[in-house]
Amino acid sequence: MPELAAPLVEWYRENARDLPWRRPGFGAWGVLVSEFMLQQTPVNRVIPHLEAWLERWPTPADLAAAPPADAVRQWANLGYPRRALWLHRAAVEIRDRHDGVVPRDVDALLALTGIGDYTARAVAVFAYGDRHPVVDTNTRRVLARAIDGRSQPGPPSRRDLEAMTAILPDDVETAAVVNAAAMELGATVCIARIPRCDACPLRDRCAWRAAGYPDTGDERRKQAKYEGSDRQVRGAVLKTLRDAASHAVPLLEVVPDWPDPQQRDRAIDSLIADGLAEASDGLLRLPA
DNA sequence: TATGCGTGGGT
DNA sequence: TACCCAAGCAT
Repeated sequence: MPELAAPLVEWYRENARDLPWRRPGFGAWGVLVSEFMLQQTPVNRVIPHLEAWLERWPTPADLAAAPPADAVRQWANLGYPRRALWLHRAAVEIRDRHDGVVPRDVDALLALTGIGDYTARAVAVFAYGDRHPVVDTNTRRVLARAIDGRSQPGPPSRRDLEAMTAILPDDVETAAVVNAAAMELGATVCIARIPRCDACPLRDRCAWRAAGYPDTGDERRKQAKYEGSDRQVRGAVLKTLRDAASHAVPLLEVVPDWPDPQQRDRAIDSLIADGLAEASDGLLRLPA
């Protein structure tokens, strides 16, 4: 296997974006919040919301003391609002189980609501500087191309962690940079649609490039159509609740003109089941 | 392992 | 215009 770490590190030193969570002393809580927001939401949309969030809730205990409704409202239009609920639960867990301090141990992080393989290691590495493989969708694409000679990565797998571990240097600080560099390269150069191989530090050792850019197919599942979907109704219902000045909306006034009333009612039920809404006395509201 | 889960910008 | 895509997670 070609040596990938050295060119990645050199490239990252020159080309890393200046992002808020990379500032020295940003703090583990800030990193954790940023990672929650970055789960499936682009960087540029996250930044303003992250800053507002941390200004309002500078510590896990501050968020834990607020009602979940405030978290869901502050989440605004970032998407996947369950993440707001999960982040709030994680804050409560951090307060109750870790004395209000974001844990450093990967297994302790994994035990928090809303934190999986990626986020746990991202916090341990980027907030605390420990040595673990951090693998996100960008890294998986970079490794799939550079090492496996494929155009796109397959579905996420635990093998991804092993593949990243294989290129991680022993030095702790350099290992963190390699993790960040692989993600950054995938986010800005080795992008999904039209990669900018002329700007890639791995171009001379990339298996995919060497093989002539074969289209190996895309094993990832396609996103379901959004128009007319349950997700779209859920989003409309939740937006109504977020925007309600009175913090409660008569059920009859919740997305009243949706073309499929039964679908809308199912969506309301599912939001209640998820803990994102509460119903009483014919009113719907965010969770207190 | 496969599926459901928001929202908006890019092409 | 219709896709495609985005630092995943829980079930």
